[in-house]
Amino acid sequence: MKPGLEASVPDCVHCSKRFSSVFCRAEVENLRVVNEHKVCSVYKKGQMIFNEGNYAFGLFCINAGKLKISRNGDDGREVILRLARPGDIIGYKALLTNDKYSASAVALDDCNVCFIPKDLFLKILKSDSSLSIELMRMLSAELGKVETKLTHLAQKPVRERLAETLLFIKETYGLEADGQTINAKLSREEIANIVGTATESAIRLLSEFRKDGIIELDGKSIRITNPDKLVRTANLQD
Amino acid sequence: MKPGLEASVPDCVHCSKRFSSVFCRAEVENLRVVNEHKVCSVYKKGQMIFNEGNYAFGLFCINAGKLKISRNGDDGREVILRLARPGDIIGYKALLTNDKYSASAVALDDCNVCFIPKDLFLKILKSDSSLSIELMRMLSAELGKVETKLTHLAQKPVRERLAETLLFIKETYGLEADGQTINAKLSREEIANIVGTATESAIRLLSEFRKDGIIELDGKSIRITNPDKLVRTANLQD
DNA sequence: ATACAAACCTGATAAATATCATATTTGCTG
DNA sequence: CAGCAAATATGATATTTATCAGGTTTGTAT
Repeated sequence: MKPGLEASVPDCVHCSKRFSSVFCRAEVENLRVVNEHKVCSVYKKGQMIFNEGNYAFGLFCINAGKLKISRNGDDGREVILRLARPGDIIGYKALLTNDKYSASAVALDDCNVCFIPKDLFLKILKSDSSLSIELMRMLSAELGKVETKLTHLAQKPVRERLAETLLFIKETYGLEADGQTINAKLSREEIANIVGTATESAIRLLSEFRKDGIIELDGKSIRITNPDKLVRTANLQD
Repeated sequence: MKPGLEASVPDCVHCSKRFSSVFCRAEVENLRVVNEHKVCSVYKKGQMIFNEGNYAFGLFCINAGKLKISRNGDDGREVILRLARPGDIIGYKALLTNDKYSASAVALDDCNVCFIPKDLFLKILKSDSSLSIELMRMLSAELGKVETKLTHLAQKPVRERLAETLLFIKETYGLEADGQTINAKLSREEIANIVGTATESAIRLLSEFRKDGIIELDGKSIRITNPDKLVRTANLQD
């Protein structure tokens, strides 16, 4: 695990992401302690924050940037389990179960990530019931999302899952100033690895979506020109 | 939600599943309070403990029996997300997120299930950090399992997933006295709904496993006659 | 015991998707 | 800006898996 350069970020109490993070209800005194002991780093696009199989020494909290949490399947092919954004914490699972990381975290663009040492975080967690409850809420929500993904992977065709994935990326990272372009640059392979399909299938279906007037493609930029049709294509019931 | 008959079960402090449950480190005083307020019921095979879409009024803790947690996909086909056994709690996700149930729980055989009212459980959870930490650990472990399932569903062929599923059912419910027969009676359709495949495919592959000398089939009984070969067929790396 | 529905099984076929092969384009690096 | 590797694109084909159709068995209620 090669840490990036040190970064200057506002202290935790005044962090712009505080109230949209798992720390939203944590005691202020605890945030002050976290602030004193946290170490923030810059990770360049493509850099690894933590790696599948390594031990967890602490919790990461994203201050800026986008990153993916992914796992390598037995045959070496990647599955992207989660996309994370500022305010999100990552690496909590290995921390809580005391296992090695079961997935890796890689920066999708330049990131500021704060590191909170394991012992400190666990100590605070034990004493701060508001933080605990919030973390449980987050874990439960996360579990719900993965279960929904599992259900769709088991039952829905690739076409619907790709449409759903585009909506998911849009929900996670939002749109650019034009109000149409998804604010994230992912390779076709990465998109395929979220959908759970072959790269060629993802490429082919994106072309179809383009021909159907649902999206426009320009390199890695995806403009959603017909959002309603995209939602209908995703065929979401729940 | 139609509750079953009232059941007589030992009190929580002396419950045989106490130390293999999420309550293993909970304060004894809290267990006493839970015990006073819990309501235990008998559910017959096939009965529903809670139903997708309903509100959660409390937590269920399994005292005896087996049950499945499943979700209905958009087309009505079932996906089995989890198999639960004595000592397990169910319905915690909806309780913590304040959402409706996103899945249903159905008894696979006759069950004793204890009900702990929502407010009581949440109150205890806030005050008992050992219980909180243990619940977070459980949620994290559950999340890890679902992520592994997701990875395999995305990347492994049905044959391998079926073999893995048989091993999973064995791990969950153990073997009968003969040391070979899986101690659970699931329909072929239910097995298929764990694997994430069509019922016919599951049936066909079970027949193949039988021809290959891996298992013997007798109605819903499955005897694992060649465990090593089953493990190899599952092709598990992690 | 008989009747009947549900579950199970098997074969034939169709559909979905992956894989392979091969251009073409893009983005980078010297 | 030339050269090159990586990413993207698309067609052809193979493979996997689902679906459909028709049997057989099993379990259960009368």
